[in-house]
Amino acid sequence: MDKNQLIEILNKIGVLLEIKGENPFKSKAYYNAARTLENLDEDIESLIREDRLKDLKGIGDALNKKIIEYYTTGRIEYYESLKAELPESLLEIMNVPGIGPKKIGVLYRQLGIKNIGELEYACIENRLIELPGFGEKTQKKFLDGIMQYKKYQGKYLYSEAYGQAEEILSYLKSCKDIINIEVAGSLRRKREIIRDVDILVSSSKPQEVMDIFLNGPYVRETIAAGETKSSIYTRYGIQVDLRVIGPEEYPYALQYFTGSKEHNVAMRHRSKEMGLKMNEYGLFRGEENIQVKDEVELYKMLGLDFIPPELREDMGEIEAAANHSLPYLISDKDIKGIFHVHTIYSDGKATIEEIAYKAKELGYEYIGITDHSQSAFYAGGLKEEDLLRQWDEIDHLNEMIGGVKILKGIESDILIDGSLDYPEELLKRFDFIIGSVHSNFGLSEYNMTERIVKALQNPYLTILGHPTGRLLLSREGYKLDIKRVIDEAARNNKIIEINANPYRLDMDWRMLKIAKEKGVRFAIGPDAHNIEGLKDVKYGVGIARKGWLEPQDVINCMDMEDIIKLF
DNA sequence: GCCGTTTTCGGCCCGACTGTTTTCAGTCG
Repeated sequence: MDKNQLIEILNKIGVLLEIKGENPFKSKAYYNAARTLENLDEDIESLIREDRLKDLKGIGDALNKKIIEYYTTGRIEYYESLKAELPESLLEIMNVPGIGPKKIGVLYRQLGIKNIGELEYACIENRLIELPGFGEKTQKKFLDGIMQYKKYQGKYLYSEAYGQAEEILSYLKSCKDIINIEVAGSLRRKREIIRDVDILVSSSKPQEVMDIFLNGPYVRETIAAGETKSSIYTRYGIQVDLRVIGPEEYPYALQYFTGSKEHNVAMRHRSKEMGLKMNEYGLFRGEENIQVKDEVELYKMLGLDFIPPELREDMGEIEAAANHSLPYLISDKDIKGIFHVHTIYSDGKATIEEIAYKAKELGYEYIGITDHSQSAFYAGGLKEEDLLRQWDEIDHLNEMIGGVKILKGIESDILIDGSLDYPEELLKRFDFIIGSVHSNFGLSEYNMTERIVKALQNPYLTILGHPTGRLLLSREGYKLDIKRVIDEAARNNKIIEINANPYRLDMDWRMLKIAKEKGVRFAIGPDAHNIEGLKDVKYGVGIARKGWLEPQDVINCMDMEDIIKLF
């Protein structure tokens, strides 16, 4: 059975119920059940077979029956009947900022609007303003929201949002009325996809700060302007929210605005059980605000170890913090060397020499050069004679440049039959080999999995490169039984790449913890095609942190001697 | 729809901002 599809259906039922105007707690129950399944470590099918589904928090009789129904028939009759009542296309309207389920319900019932296109047309035709609860401004807000959605789908890469945040932060820092300033929200949690930038400021003169923010050179349009919260669209299109609070409220607000929403809900639930109340202004026992000086103390007051922002996704971190079993997360300074760099030999822009000097400047002990292999003709893949030439150059540079060791690697295509791209005599001469899929993306899940499994059984493969092949916001990964790939990597003692290129961030952080528990180790690779690209390693470290990884899980943290031994 | 050492019924996290309202619903995070 397809667990992801089941989760999607449960979420869709939740939204449809909201649009219908049902008891909001009923829809919440569906969202909760979907989340529970999403964070499930165990195999859902065995839970069903052993009739243990009901033991899960948030799944009672009704949802248990519906999940079993999906397991046995592949569909849920309740969902089908909801879809017969309300068109599924209503769900896409939820993506437009500023429009929620209640308004969607009214639009459908009163005007028969079923999708974004019809809504846009109705706005242009001025048909919304007569509806109860609607007006001129609502209609304009919807139209703006639709434009925004159509242009950007409201989603940005972490690296893009990070760049915007940097620009605004450096502009605001000149303001003398600001005491503390920090990026919060999903950006602080280092999510791979960002919907908006949240900035938190403490100041005793909030209005001054707001004025400066709203008049910055980056502002294209103001969405909201209040006393403690304002929102804008930047010229680049991304939404930025600024919250200003008093200095004594800073730790509570920072925790609150960092999220995630789900983490905060769980935190407030915990505080409530302890007889406390939590919000962005404090932690209260009755009327008394319990004073803390930073987030560390705030978590401590709730009986928890400090939870790093990257882990705040309500995926077991609160339980781990309560029983002192949080991981000691990897950080940038643990990285001693990097793998996966392209040069002018294939499709890179920099010479090996330039890369080596840059790596040395960045403080790395070693750098793995991995150009494309011969089948990657579109990327100038290396023929045997090119390899020999490259190896000579590397030998020469290793003698010339001290302090950084250049490793002879290759990013070998994993061919359609699962084999690597050179004969054995050549394969055995590399220091290490990254194997990646670059062709025949359309294979069935079974065939693609077999292809990669075969590569993982190849004694010459060291690292499995960008395991799903996804390109964030533009291309889905190929169909793959990722659990099987993880098992096979563990069995053959193969390393899985965390591709740090901001367009990839592959393997996904949600799978890292699972793979780690199976004993898999990881290599962070910038997949750099120029000098600047070497700095992308930081994005990979962020993803490793989100995946609960510690220095011993990541081979980039080994020193050069140990790396040579490992390879 | 779920849940229970206050509970099997009556709760379910909390607050800011906007717009359409004359005191609040909807949306967002």
